[in-house]
Amino acid sequence: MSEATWDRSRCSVAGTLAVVGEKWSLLILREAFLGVRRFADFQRVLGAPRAVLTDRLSTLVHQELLVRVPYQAEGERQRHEYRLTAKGLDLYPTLVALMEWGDRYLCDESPAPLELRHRGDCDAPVHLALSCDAGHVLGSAREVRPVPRSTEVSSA
Amino acid sequence: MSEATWDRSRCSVAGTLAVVGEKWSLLILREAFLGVRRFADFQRVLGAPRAVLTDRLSTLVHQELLVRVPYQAEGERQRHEYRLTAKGLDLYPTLVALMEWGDRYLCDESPAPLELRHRGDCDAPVHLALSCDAGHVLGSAREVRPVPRSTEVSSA
DNA sequence: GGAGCAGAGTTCATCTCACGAACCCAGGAG
DNA sequence: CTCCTGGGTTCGTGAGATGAACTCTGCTCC
Repeated sequence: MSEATWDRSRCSVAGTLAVVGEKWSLLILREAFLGVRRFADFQRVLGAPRAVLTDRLSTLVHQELLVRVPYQAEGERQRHEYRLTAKGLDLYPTLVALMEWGDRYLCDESPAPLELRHRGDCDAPVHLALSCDAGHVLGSAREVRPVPRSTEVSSA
Repeated sequence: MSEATWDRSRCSVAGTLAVVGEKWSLLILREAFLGVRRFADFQRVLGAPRAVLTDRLSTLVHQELLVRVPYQAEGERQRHEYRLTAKGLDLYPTLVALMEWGDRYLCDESPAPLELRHRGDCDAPVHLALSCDAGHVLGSAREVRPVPRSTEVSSA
């Protein structure tokens, strides 16, 4: 098997975890998806230490998952809020995947605390599916064959 | 908006991260999906410190994502290997989600290091999609409406 | 115009966790 | 008997997480 011989250093899973794998990062993004934008709101709903929150937010801004946008509520001084960029929005499937696994294995008979629905007329429940370009929906990881794409040798 | 008022303490994202959110956990699972089973092989391909690896593996076994199975290569003493359970296999979409994001934003023009294909005759590329029960494929997180399901009040 | 307040941080002491290197233990090979 | 190898454990150090306390700024209220 070639599984032992592909280049782990370029692994996208590790790379993505290097960006959002620190404690709190994904939870900050979860709240961002739910509409939270202000520092104090993140702090309140997450309960994370301020220093960590400051650090994570600025990392996420540097990584361009969030943008820091100035705003000014009437009768108040100018402040900043944090909004998701397209790059940040594209992490949504990751969060949904984590959520669905938790819903299945952690909720223990009680209903999932949060449901996702297709916005608009449709309003049907939304879920994540693994499927192939031929249109088959895969039921398990067992149906997947990983193929390393070496940059040098393209041996079978 | 009800976004500020749902019960974060039961959040499935946080719950799942509590199980696999520590450093190395998801990378161990990645290797498990690629077929790695033995301690020494995890150690070699990941380069993680032995102590951490021991700790993560036993956590994953306790969480029942992996099982510790005895085996005995001929002419050797009995050893253990670690195999994915169904609960562990179900984390595959999470890894695929992380991988796809990394492939898109981190690989920077070079092709993704690993490709997934539908095992068997099909062999078509596999990817993850967010879709609703009515059959629509969603293009963005913006098309999703999160609905909190409070355990007490079911107010709109 | 000064006092008080809230949002958004920073600083600090403590504690936990990750790290690499060294050590241990069992059984097979020579 | 000694060496080797797989599968760990132990340990000292250093990085990162934590909650509490402090800061800075521009409000509003008196």
